[in-house]
Amino acid sequence: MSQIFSLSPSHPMPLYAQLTRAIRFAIATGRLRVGEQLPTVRQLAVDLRVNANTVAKVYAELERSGILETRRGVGTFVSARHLTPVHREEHEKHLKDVVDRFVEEACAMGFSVDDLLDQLQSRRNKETINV
Amino acid sequence: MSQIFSLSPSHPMPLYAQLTRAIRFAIATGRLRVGEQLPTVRQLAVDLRVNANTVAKVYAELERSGILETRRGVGTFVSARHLTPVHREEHEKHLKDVVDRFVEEACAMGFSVDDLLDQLQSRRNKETINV
DNA sequence: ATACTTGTACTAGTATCGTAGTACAATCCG
DNA sequence: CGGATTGTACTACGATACTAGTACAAGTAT
Repeated sequence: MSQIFSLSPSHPMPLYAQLTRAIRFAIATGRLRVGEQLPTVRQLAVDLRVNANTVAKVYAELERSGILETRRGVGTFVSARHLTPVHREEHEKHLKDVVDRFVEEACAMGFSVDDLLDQLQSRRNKETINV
Repeated sequence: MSQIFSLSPSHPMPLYAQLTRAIRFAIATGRLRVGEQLPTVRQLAVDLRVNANTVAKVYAELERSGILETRRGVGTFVSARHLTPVHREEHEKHLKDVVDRFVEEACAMGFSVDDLLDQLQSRRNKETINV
């Protein structure tokens, strides 16, 4: 029940962002499965020692992103939408955007796309991400 | 003399960040060469319609990064340090850091390193960055 | 030496962001 | 219907970030 996620208030990354990432990651790695219910806004808020609104904002944002579904009086659940083709398409677009920003930033630092590729390649061998 | 850089005050990216990126990029692409003098703090400030302090902060930061050198009463110049082995090493480390953040972010979105590689590969063919 | 040009330090104001507090609305369950 | 549980809307406070203003210090050149 407890210890689902963990936040670091001292970390420069804002709480809502930490939580968002944690939830996304939990879903991506299968620790939260489709249809599964997340803790209630208030419950998670006390667990994380955070205001309920902060949790609510995260849930709302993730619902807009289509990976959560919330029903008043019932709770918040992992949606199945993130497996549908349309969502896959959006997801691909997000990937493009992220890569865009990444490439731009790296080029501004004087790195070429090849440099990035090299770095990623060497990383690919070490960390095997299990999805 | 003028039209060296251009900033967008309306853009969400803060002015100092835009300028930093622009200078780094100009150096990386060779539009600013080693030893070349940059506009004075005040001159660039009026050109960009920005406070002199904003420019000064950028110059100072870039000096800490070792890619600029400033001499009081004289001006600010492109340093040669960014070609030395030690700086190359730091630069490599920065690349690692950037890639780290990138991979982390992407994984939190449920992408694998391979997805990133694919995207980058397809990009590599389109944009040829000339260094 | 003195005037001028350069970068720098300190301060302050403004906007934005992140979080919390409080009150409200929808749904469920008895 | 009525109480309990859920998510939501609105407001406000605190902190941080960004930029500007002003005064200062270090160097150059005449």
